[in-house]
Amino acid sequence: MELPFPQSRGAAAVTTATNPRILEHPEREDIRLEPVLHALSDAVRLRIVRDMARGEGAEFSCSHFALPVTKSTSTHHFRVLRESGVIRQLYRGTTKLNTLRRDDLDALFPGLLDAVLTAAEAQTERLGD
Amino acid sequence: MELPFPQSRGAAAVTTATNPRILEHPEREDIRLEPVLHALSDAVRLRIVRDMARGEGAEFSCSHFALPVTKSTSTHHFRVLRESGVIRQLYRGTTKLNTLRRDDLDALFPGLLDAVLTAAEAQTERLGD
DNA sequence: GCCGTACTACGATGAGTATCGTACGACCGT
DNA sequence: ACGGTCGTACGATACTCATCGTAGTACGGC
Repeated sequence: MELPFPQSRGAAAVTTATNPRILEHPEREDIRLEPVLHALSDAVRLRIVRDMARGEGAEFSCSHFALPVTKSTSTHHFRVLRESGVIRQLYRGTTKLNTLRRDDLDALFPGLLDAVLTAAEAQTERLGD
Repeated sequence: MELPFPQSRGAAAVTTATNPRILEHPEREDIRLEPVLHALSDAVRLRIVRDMARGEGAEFSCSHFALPVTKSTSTHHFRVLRESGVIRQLYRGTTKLNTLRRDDLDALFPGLLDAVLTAAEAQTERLGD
């Protein structure tokens, strides 16, 4: 049987429209500050970003993060992060790899990500969180 | 007739509970990152904060800001900013004066406010907003 | 005492969102 | 081909929120 969405069959110009396993991301120039701040204003998502930042450029599967929510909810949060431009996601086989878009964020909003990460760490220090 | 909430009658220990014209603010140590980011993630509120930052410590009445929303909505946004700890508000007669809590924010989250403001300016440059 | 100004309180509304459970799809082993 | 793992889709739910309009309160000035 032929698969409807062959991931490695070399089809030309594969996009989300033709293949749902290719995930849509905003281009760097389309990333906006407000959605980024909104994405970071949720405790679960902030934690994901912090964990990812600690791994400096590494790729993490969604299930790598031990989150206090179900898988459906987790999917939701990762989508918010991706659509706002904070992270990049791509499928590798059955797992989805996540990376921080640090280069894009730093280029657009210099110092912002670091300030947020530092603030988050400081708050954890301060309040135990 | 006696006023129920005399603002300048020197009553001792006047709080929000006794006088609604005394506005409640979070103490510096109670300010949390997530609500601050959430407060800043709205376009109208971000604009208020930017305008206020330009005035370096000055006090602005609510009506000073020409916002694209009604007065009720404006009240709502100022309250979100105050309750998250981003601004300080106090009554002076019939008007309400607003100031950025820059000292508190800088102490808790060094570089964050500046990064957000810079990012907002850059985005306006970039997209015309 | 009366009026105008500044802001609030309250209720409504429509949109968004954080959460879950269940059912399903894609992929990799074997 | 089969089963397991990883993640999605969809529907439901309850909550939050941005917005408005109307009615009202506090204060300053006349």
